[in-house]
Amino acid sequence: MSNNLIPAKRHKKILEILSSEGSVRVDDLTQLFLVSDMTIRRDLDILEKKGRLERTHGGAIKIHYVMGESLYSEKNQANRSSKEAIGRKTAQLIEDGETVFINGGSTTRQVILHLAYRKEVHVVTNNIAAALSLPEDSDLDLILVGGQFRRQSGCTVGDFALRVLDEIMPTRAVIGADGISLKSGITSPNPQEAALTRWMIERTRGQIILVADYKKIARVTSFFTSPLDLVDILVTDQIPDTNVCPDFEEAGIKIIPALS
Amino acid sequence: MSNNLIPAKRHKKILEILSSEGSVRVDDLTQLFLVSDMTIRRDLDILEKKGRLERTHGGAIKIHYVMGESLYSEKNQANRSSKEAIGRKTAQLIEDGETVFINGGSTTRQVILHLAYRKEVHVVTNNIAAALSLPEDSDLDLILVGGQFRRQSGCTVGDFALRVLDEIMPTRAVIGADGISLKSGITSPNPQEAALTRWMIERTRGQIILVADYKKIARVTSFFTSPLDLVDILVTDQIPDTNVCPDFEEAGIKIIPALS
DNA sequence: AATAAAACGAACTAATATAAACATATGGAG
DNA sequence: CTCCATATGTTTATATTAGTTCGTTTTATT
Repeated sequence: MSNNLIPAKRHKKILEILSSEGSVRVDDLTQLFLVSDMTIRRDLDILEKKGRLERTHGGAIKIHYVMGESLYSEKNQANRSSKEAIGRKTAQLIEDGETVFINGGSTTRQVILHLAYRKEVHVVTNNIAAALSLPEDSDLDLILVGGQFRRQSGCTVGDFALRVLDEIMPTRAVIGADGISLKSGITSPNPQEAALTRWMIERTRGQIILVADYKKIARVTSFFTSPLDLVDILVTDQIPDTNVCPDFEEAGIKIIPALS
Repeated sequence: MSNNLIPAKRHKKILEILSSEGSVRVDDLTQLFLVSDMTIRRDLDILEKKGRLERTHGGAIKIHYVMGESLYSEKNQANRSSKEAIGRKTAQLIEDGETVFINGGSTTRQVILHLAYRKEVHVVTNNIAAALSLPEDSDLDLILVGGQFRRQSGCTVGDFALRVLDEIMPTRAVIGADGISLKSGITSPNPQEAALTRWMIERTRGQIILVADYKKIARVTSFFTSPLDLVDILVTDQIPDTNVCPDFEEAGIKIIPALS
């Protein structure tokens, strides 16, 4: 057995194959590893006992275990591709060496996800959910803003959060909004999140980049966050109505479409 | 010592191979370094104690930490239920109205999970991974400590983190440790996490509750965190060796078994 | 439903890895 | 120089792992 793998490595490989293929067959594995079928069966039994897979006749299948993230991920299902596109586009706007404020929300989370492998970018955010969804090998320097945790939105809010922000001078801010309107400005469904977002916007010397899908435009939610004239760029998926676009540009906001 | 490499150098090389290959075999290493198999085994055991790899039959595999828990772990299944029991027991010790510091790690995460439905408990923690694994309808008031996010352990560290802690006066602290020893005190595999844990311990007026499964006892990892005499209670799964127990109690530490 | 082929699990054996105890060498510190 | 701690090698009993055989169960096919 000197030319073979140690059991642990074999187990690891089996799990890798399983995670990409969805299932494995005993037969295939005996040929891959050049070991007997009993060895593979024993391997699969061990992994099943650990809850890493589910044994079937002839092989095993991937186990689908849902984390306690269901609420957040359900919410994320909607508009996922729009948000993904907005996230990608916005991430491209950020240059190496920048320090950016990013607030909570599922759209900004996509921005953070697309910054995962940028070594020279510093992100300061209260978007806790985004932190945990980064890939393991992410290079991003991520500074989390502390504070009271709101499970509903996956971000922190409150006094403690604000304090840290005073000491950071970001080059830009990426702000996700729940409602955007020329008259009412940026609005949020939660007063505390509104307060933190406002704080971020006020402390940013550089550009304010607003990210929102078209459904958020011309919409007003409960809590005022900031007037629109502080915003420089709006990254969105599709330009909604004919006449909204010139209105925004009159207000000094450059609209960048993410789908093109 | 007629051989070329000093142990430290060998250890470094082993870790290099491990990080590129994902696993190492005792056999290969004996041939590479021209030392006996026992030497290699001892090397691997040392590195395992430091948390740099996981020992397996025939060699060792790389630890791949995801949110404080090793993903491909060969041994951890047993520990899961231990941690769960420790978490449950510790949560029972916390009374309504308390404000507790809790540090990072998968054991303390279990404590937080068991506090999920306690309306009158305030938890201040850098354990980001725990925040998102709370159930949606959790009643717990959870204040997250900001700072630089460490993906490997799922917690925050650094200067920003420390600042917030100064303003909170907790009634108790629940501290997870990676190594506990009468001589060396509490030790951690990461210097920054050690610093934050120390800060928490020093700022706590009330009891310090240490949580750790028996494997952590009489074990020393790389970075000193705190002496043991600040600790009041140790919650663990099983009392390890015959004579450790009286030693701890002489040191003024009450041992509470979680499995009973 | 009957049957053949494949997959399975238990039991046994052989090979290999491991831990513990003991022995030896090396290089300072006193 | 001796003594001590560290590092390594050796021996041996034990534990783990892998291959084989064989009777049984499951699956697929007619």
